[in-house]
Amino acid sequence: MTSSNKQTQTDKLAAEIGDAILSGVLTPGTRLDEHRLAEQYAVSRTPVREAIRSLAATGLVELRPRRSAVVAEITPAQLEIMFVAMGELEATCARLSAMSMTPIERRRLQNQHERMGALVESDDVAGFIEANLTFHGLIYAGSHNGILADMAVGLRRRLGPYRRAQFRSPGRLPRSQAEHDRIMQAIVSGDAATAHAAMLNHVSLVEDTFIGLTATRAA
Amino acid sequence: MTSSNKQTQTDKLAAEIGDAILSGVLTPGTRLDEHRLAEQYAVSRTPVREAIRSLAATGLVELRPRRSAVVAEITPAQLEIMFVAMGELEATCARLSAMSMTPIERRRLQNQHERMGALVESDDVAGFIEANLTFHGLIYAGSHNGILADMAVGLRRRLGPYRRAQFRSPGRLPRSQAEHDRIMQAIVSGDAATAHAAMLNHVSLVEDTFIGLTATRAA
DNA sequence: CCGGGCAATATTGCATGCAGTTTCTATATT
DNA sequence: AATATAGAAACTGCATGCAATATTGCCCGG
Repeated sequence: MTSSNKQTQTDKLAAEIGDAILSGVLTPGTRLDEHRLAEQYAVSRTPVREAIRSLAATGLVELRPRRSAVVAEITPAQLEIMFVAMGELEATCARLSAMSMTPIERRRLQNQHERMGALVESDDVAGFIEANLTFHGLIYAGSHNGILADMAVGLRRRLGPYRRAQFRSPGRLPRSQAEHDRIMQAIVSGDAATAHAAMLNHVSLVEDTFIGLTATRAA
Repeated sequence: MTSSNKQTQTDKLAAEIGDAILSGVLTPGTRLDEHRLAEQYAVSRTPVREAIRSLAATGLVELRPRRSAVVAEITPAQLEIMFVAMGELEATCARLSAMSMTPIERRRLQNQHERMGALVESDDVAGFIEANLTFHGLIYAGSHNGILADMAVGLRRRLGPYRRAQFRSPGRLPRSQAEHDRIMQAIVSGDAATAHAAMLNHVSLVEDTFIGLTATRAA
């Protein structure tokens, strides 16, 4: 009883096509030909159509009646807006976390932060990146608000391809760790306003990195 | 060339079924039988299926593989979370508005607020409710962030059925107007932190009204 | 009288086919 | 040579049909 057999073809297709878009296999502007996709995944057009419609709801593809669906284009302006939105959502989650995390959750966040300190010492970039996801994930969860957390997770996922290089610049790891320290301290001590401000500051700096990235890509 | 003919059946169905859910015609827990819906709207099952999948992505219906889709249940806990999320989004939009509204937008917000003052004087509840939507809409738009604005609009739409009675309690109109005044002043003067706090306070009070409402419904 | 198992029914998931529209191409005209 | 136009090919939107799975009702045993 494989787990992949439990969900429908449509769901599997939506996941696969979505991953293909997020991983860059399907680039923005690419037409999603139903026939071609059906043939490619060895199914009929029906589940392909339904999968495309699901993806359209998430904003990954654009649906134009009577014309082919296309992979959604992201303009630099749109990217900017998405980064701002994500920053605000992260900050909001940090604020709520400061107010409503349980003692266990606060402890867990603190532990995670300390663990990341060791990764900074050993300059383990890959390990830090993964631990960083966990750190931010703990804050999403700590908000105790699934809706805001889902929004943040969705945006982070969507922005993933544009954030790849963010920890490669020298000195970024210790700086991130210092910013995390402020955030973590504020959350653990229940200081909502500081948690909000510190997180906003943190993600704004990340955003700066992204702007450099897009400039590179646009050149 | 009727405008209704331009969009596909699927889109029309998604809109109609969505409205049916939001307006309470289809109550939470109702099974969405594809045959029945197809017959009811005089189309085949295919567009119905696609419409349901669209609605599932918006959270209006819950999709369970191999079982009927059902209108999503909203538990009181879920409602609470949605109201909190919406409050945070509103407050964030107010914050961003204070930072990035154009002079014209600030002026427009001020005008709208003053217009609402007259409605309070004449105790025009219906007029105030509509103007209130515009007021908040101006703040969404003023954030200059379509993503956050869309999230806020979507949540407001979703919560609509649970907010109906909020302005009926005596003295609510003048109180709302006073709260709006603080928000408007902060935004116009560019005081982001105060705008955030004032909006959060404002919507929290609205939430209080909602809690009374659910208590009534639950009894 | 009540609960479990089995058959009948109903319903979903997917494939396929057809009609209408869009898009591409090639030809003709300026 | 460039553009407009007509025809053809391709693609989407929708309907229908079939197989697989869930649900319901019924019968039997305890």
